[in-house]
Amino acid sequence: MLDAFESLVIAEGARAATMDAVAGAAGVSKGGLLYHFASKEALEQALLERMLELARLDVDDMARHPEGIVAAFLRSSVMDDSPLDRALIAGSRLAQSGHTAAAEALRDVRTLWEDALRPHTRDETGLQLVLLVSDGLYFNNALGAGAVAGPIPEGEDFEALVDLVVRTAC
Amino acid sequence: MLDAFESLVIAEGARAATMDAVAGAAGVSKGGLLYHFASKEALEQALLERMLELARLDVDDMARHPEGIVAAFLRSSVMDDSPLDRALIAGSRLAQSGHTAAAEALRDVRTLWEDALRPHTRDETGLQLVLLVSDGLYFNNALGAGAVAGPIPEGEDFEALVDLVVRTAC
DNA sequence: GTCTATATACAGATAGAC
DNA sequence: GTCTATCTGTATATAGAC
Repeated sequence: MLDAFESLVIAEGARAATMDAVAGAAGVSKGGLLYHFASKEALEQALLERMLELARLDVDDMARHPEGIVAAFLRSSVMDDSPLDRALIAGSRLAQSGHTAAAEALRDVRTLWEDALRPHTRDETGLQLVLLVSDGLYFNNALGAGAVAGPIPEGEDFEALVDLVVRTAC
Repeated sequence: MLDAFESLVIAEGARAATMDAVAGAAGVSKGGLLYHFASKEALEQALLERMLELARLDVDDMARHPEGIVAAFLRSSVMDDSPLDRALIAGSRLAQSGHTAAAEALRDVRTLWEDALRPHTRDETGLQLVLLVSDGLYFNNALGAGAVAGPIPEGEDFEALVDLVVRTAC
């Protein structure tokens, strides 16, 4: 059910992810859905909690690869449909629909990244550069998910970009 | 009325910007609002058209300052409450609420910038770096508008970032 | 042009059968 | 636990007075 909600938010926006639509996508009735999630807010909160949990696991994982952590972080910023990527896209959709809790959760995730990357960048300016490029990649992915293909560099163009950022910031 | 709609979308999200709320904020009744904008979609479309027009004017203006155009572009990416900034924030909010037309309009704006900046960057990779940092700045501003203060560098930290990007990309 | 009143539709949530 | 049926609030849009 949570997955159905997330998929709907990603594919059609928070507006279209009604309880009815979520229930339909999950193959249950509205009543069945509301038995597990007492309200729509509970559903949203569950999504945000899972997002934070996945982000924590991801950061722990990154910390185990101290070499190339910045490059790995940037590569993970371009959506590859991983559970964390999907949760982040859905979370940012909710945030931009007016959900304060979602905006706060995203800030928490960003702080996790910030602290994990800081030891591996040259200085604070370099750290901000890395984070902002990552934000830009996510933003474009979030816009493009349901609509047109994103204008983000791919393949060797993308590798050149990662290289440039790493050389500049680390 | 259009300004009231834009302000509501920025301050409380697309969800809260109902026809009733817009009418109230603009100091008219719902009927009065619907006399000028026949439907909510018409209101949204008007906002997107104004956004594109402001963006075109902004790019024309940038073209007249060929020295430091990249730095000027980055500085303009951090929200200073200009009409264009406000339109872009509102537009991206609509886009993330599921409005395909809004997402497409934002892509058009990005293409305008891309073409204007290309002659002033070292290569395509540098161009993408500049655009992505700008996207990251906008994204964070868009998230923070109604909620917590953004973690974006300010003052001399921000100038150092602009400097770094310009030195790297131009 | 702007208002009030109202029609229509749909969202979230509840109640109770099975 | 899952269903159907229903309640309540609210959003968009229309009708018609002024």
